[in-house]
Amino acid sequence: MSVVTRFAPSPTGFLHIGGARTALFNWLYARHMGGKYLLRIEDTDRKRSTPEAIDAILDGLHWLGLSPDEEPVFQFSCRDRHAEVVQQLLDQGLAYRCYCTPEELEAMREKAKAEKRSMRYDGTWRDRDPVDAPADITPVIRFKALEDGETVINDAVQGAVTIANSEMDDLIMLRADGTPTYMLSVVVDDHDMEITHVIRGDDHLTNAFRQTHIFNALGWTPPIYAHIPLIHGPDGAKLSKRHGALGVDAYRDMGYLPEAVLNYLCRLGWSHGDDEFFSLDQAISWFDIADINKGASRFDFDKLSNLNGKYIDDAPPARLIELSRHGIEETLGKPLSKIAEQRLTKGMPSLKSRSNTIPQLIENSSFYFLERPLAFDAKAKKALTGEALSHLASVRSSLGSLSEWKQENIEAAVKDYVKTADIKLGTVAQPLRAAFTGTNISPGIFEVAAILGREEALGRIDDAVARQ
RNA sequence: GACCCCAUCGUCUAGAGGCCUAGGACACCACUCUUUCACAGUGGAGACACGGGUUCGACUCCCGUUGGGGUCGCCA
Repeated sequence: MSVVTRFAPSPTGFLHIGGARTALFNWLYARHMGGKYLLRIEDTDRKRSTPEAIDAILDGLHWLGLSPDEEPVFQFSCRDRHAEVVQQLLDQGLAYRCYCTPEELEAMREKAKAEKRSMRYDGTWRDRDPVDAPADITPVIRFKALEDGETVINDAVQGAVTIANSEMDDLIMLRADGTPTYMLSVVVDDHDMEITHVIRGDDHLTNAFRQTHIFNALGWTPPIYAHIPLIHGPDGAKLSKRHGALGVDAYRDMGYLPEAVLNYLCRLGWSHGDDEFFSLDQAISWFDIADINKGASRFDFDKLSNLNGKYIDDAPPARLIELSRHGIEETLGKPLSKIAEQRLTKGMPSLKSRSNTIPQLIENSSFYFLERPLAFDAKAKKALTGEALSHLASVRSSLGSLSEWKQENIEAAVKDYVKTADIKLGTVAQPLRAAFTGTNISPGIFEVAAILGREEALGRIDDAVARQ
C-alpha cells in the first residue's frame, strides 16, 4: 500500500514554525516513500476560520516548497458526509443526544476541578431517557465512549502508549448548530482520503485515542500515528500562535532563505547522524520516522542564522540581489539604479560571506548603492582625522593618474605610496575604507575601489578630504 | 488536580550494553590568517538530572524520585 500523508492546519492564523515543520515531516516522509502528501484545511470552526488565514497558510507552504500534491481539501465542505456518519453512529446506538448547556458543562468542570477530579463530561445524558429532553434546547451529539478496558496506540515515534478507557469522556461530534467537530471530521476525512500515516504534533497524542475509538466504532482501520515532539520557545514552553510563535512570512521578512529554514527545521527533532548541512534531496533519501526524537526542542535563532549564512554563501549574486531589492529600494527611497546593481553584482561574492541574513547583506553592501556624498559613521569619522587626510590626499593624486582603473593597479599604487611614505598599509587603508564606504567594515578596499569605478572612488575620496 | 509524554554540553543533537577518556553543530573564549569586518583553520571551556536495581560491564535495560512538557472546549 502506498503511503499517503497529510498536513491538516486550522485556518485561524498564520502558518507558524511548528506547523511548518509538521508539514515538512509529512512531505519528507511521503517523498521518501514515493507516496502522496496532501493538505486539508480544518475549517469546521466557522467562527474562527478566515480566508486570510487560508491564504497565509497556502503562501507559507508555497514559499517553503511544501505545497500539496493535490488540491487542498476543505473540511467544512465535507460536512454532509460527516453528519451522515454521525447519524449512522446514532442509529447504531454508538452515539447519543446531550442536552447540557455550555453553562452546565462549565459548572461541571468547575466542580470537578474543585473536587480535584479529572475534568471530564460526566455522561449525564448517556443513559438518560430522551423523554426528559428539554424542548427549548437543541442537543449536541456525543460519541458513546468505551467505559472499560484500555487502549494501546503503537505510535511510530512515541512507542506503545496506553490509556485506560475510563479516562476518556463522551466527546461531541456534532454541535448544536449541526456542524461537525474536529474530532469527528478528522476521522472521517483521514479515512476518506485514505491517509496511511498521521504525522502531527505531540499535543494531539491524547486525541489519537479518541480518534481510534471512533475509527473502531465505524469499523475502519486507524492510520499509523506518529506524534512528533513540539517545538518550544526559548522559555521551554510550547510555541504556539498565542505564545511567541512567528508566521513563516516573518522568517522570510527577517531575511531567511526557505532552504535554510527547511534545513534547520529538519534538525529540530530529527537527525541523520552528525549531518547538519544538507540538501532537500539528501533529506528525502535519509528521512525516516524512526529517526525522529521523542523530546521537545527549543528554537534557536543563532543556529538558524548560521545555517542561513551558509545558504547565502551558496546563492548566486543575481538571486541575492533580487532578495535584497525590496529592502534596498526602501532605504534608497527609489529604484535601484543600473550602475548600482552592476556594482552589487560584482561585489556580491565577497559580500555574501559576511552576512547571515538579507538585511545584514543589505547593510553590508549599502556603500555600493548609496550615493555621494556618503554619511560617515563615528568609526569612519575617527579614521578621517589628522594625518589620515593628508595621506588620503596624496594617495588620491597617485590614484588619479592611474592609466587603467583596475584592482591590481589600484593596489600597486597604494602599496607604492605606503612604501614611499614608510607607513603601514592600515594607516592609509582604513581612511580609504572610511571614504569609500562611510564605515570601518567592508570587503578588501582595492576590490571596492575597482568596483566603484574611477570617478566614483576618486569622488568619494574628495568628499572625505573636503569634510575638514 | 487527573491522565499521558519526555530527560546527553547553554541550545540542536550522535549514541541501539563494552567502540565513550561521551562525538558533531550553533553560541562562547583564545590563537592563526589579515588593510577593517567576516570567512576559513587550529585549540579551549562545556553534558549523560538523581537514587536504586539487572549485568562481568551501563549514557544505553527496569523501577522510583526530581525536573520539564502536553492534554483535559459545542478550538483544532
